[in-house]
Amino acid sequence: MPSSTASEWTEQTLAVLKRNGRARRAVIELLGKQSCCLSAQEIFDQLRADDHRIGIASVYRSLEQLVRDGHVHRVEFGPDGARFEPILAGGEHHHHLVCDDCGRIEAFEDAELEQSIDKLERRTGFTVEGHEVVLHGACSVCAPARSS
Amino acid sequence: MPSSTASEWTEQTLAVLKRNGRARRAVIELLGKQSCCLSAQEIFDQLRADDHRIGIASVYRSLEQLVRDGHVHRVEFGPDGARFEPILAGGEHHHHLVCDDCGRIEAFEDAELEQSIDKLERRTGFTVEGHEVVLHGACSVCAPARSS
DNA sequence: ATACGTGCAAAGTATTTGCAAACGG
DNA sequence: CCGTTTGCAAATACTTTGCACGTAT
Repeated sequence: MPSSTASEWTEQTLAVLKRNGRARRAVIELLGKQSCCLSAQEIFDQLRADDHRIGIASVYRSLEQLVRDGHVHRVEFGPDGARFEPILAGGEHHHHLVCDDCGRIEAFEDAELEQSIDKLERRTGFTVEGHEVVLHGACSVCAPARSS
Repeated sequence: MPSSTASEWTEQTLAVLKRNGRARRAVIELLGKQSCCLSAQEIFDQLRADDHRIGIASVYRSLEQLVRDGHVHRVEFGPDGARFEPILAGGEHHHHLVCDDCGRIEAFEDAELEQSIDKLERRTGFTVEGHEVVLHGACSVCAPARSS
């Protein structure tokens, strides 16, 4: 029972931005349907496949604005570019497990981890506004296939 | 009292790789002197400034090999490229605070955080081989300057 | 000699920017 | 109408690759 659903996020985000053109609207609506993160290229490809005449530049411009305004979280994994996902209201959020073999990404939540980070944040000289945790390894599909 | 000093890391890393040419040797020696992470460009610039005829490609090739062999950790921050730092023996390691205003990077260690992550790692379907934590925010210099 | 390492320049990706035309209010 | 947004193409930024030459054993 999340305190904001994905469709609520879509509505709220569309409402906050004054003048949404087709491109930004399409990006927001696509992101709102995702359970986890997408790359800019994936967003572009999916929208193109769905009849939109969008340009990749508009995807990047939309994402930049959404991140700046706090609606979208930018996640950095390996060298293959950043990924983006909606920030749902209510504070609940997840982190990611990345398989270094096949690239699969899985999300997880952990209350104890969040608590440790909260305490830590208060201890720093920084004004911490967000955090990111990434676990790297081999997923359940790839791990057994390890022979070397 | 770390279980391996930076200079020990340099020696060990140089010893493990069979045939080090000037370029890789220079990269290893520079990394061994750092307390925190450097970008490929920074490594290149510093070595060039120090009389080395190194090419940027050799920096990247050296780093790739060092990461693959487990001597160097690749850290991903914002969109400005990856950064690299030595992995000291003994398991102690730190994570990073990144100031989103000025780009300053600070390192921190936190035992409780590590413990939470250790527990979490055992709970996943992944074979976790490493993790990364990044805190984003405003550093002590930039935070006071916030007016908007 | 032989295999590996190196620098340079060219080729790739991911992302950003300039700009005229389309759009939204 | 007027400022914003968009798509395209060109420009950047970061990283990788091809290749001929150097270098250590």
